[in-house]
Amino acid sequence: MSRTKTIRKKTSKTAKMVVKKSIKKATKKTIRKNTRKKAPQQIKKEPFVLQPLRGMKDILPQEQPYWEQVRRVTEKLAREYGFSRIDIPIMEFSNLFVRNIGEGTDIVEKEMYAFTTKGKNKVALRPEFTAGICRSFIQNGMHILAKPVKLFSTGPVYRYDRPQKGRYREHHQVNYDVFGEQDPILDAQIIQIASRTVQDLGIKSIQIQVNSIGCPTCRKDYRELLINYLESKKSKLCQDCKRRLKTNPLRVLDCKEDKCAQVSASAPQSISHLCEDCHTHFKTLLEYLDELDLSYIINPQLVRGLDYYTKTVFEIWSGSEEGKKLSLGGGGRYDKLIESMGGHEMPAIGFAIGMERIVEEMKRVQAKSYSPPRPKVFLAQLGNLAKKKSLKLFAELGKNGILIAESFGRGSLKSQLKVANKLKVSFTLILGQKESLDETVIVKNMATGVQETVSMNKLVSIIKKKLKTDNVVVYHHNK
RNA sequence: GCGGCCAUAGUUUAGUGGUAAAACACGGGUUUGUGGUACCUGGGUCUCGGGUUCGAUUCCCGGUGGCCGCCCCA
Repeated sequence: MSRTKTIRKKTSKTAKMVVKKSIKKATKKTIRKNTRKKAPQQIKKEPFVLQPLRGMKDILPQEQPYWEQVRRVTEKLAREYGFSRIDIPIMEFSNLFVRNIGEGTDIVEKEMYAFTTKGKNKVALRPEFTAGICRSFIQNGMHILAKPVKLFSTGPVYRYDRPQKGRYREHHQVNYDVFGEQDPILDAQIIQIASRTVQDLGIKSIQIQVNSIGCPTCRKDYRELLINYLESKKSKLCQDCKRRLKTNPLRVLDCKEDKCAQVSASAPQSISHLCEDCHTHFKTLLEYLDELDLSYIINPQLVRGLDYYTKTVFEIWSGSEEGKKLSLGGGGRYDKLIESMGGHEMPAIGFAIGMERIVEEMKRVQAKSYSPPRPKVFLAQLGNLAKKKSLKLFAELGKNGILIAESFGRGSLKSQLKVANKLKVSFTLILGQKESLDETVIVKNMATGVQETVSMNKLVSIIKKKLKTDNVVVYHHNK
């Protein structure tokens, strides 16, 4: 739902209303217009709009259980596979992305969230993690670390695109990268973590798509072959693809237009034109995947939108048939990127998962989420003396590991019990004038309604015991 | 970046060229220190700006945002 509200100072609002009333009384149009023209200038004190920037949204407390679950599962798996966390800035010089993701790519061409700073620097919000991580890798001399170097990150990334469901200008990714190993066993392991991550989050039915786009050498040969083929069918391609033919011919294979799909169906496939090395690499990867019992399909059309990939590329799709098809994550090998950025020769492979899409899918399949423990005890206070003492008591119970809720701002016991009921606590502690003076507290069992008065210094141990033994199944007042 | 649909209370929705309604949610209350139900009661000025009009939430134009398709991607 869209929500737009403009906030002005209260006085301004009143001023506007006064103006409006005077308008009503005015009989001559000219007078009205003059009044109106001046009025906005008086009240127009930089109204701000009560809505997030396009394509950005809040992740509210009620959805946090899903996000928390994603954080926990991904973190656990990352540790299990030996990844260390790295956090990098969300902004970099634009050129880092332009040069390394590729000038011809859509991400750079039209989706960069870029601007110029006060210091006249051209910067961009990161559209993905890998470029920044490689920058950091080189800058901090991580090539001397024992290989493989495994790094993972989570955080927001940005694409200046037209938003739709499952597609935001600000979205979050979990990102894994492995440096220093060219053996295809790493490719298999990365695909394994990727699919385990998704499945451990409760999304059981997934499809893994793999392809190999070769190394710069064989890709060059293949590229020529493909261009020749596409040139011969040029008349059957859509406008965009005619353009792509010059800028990024591989992308033609990805086009969803019917006529282009027909052309690319019989186009030469990159996997049949790999050099010896790339061919073996891909074949070995598939063997590892078979060994892992990971079911996959080879999608010769899968090329991905970033220039730095070599050899293996893959994506993970949810298996669901209905609804819009969106990939949950993807990645690939980029053996030449570090070197091309000025680092040492350093093969690498990585992948990213889109958190919003994962959460969306988790909701759809009603996957498990994680909610933090809720308070089981409510502290109600009555009267000034009790109110003063309640703050200390609250902290005292908290220190002893008893999660406690309150609504100190409320005066009446009735309204406080209402809140306690709504929070479904097991016990309510009632601290009134009398109890404050006697150094006691009333402990009320919310399920039975039974109350007992206990002395303040025994309260902690009594509550602890009750929470443990009673193991309360609460029947609260509601129907 | 292109095309289409949409915007009313916290939420989901009615409705009208003469300043708005329901359900649920929320706050307060139905006398003295006790939860539920019931009953009473409060809150929006109709996304923002401009135009047409005696008068616009309603009609027109523009902005902003959402959704859908394309492009592309997570």
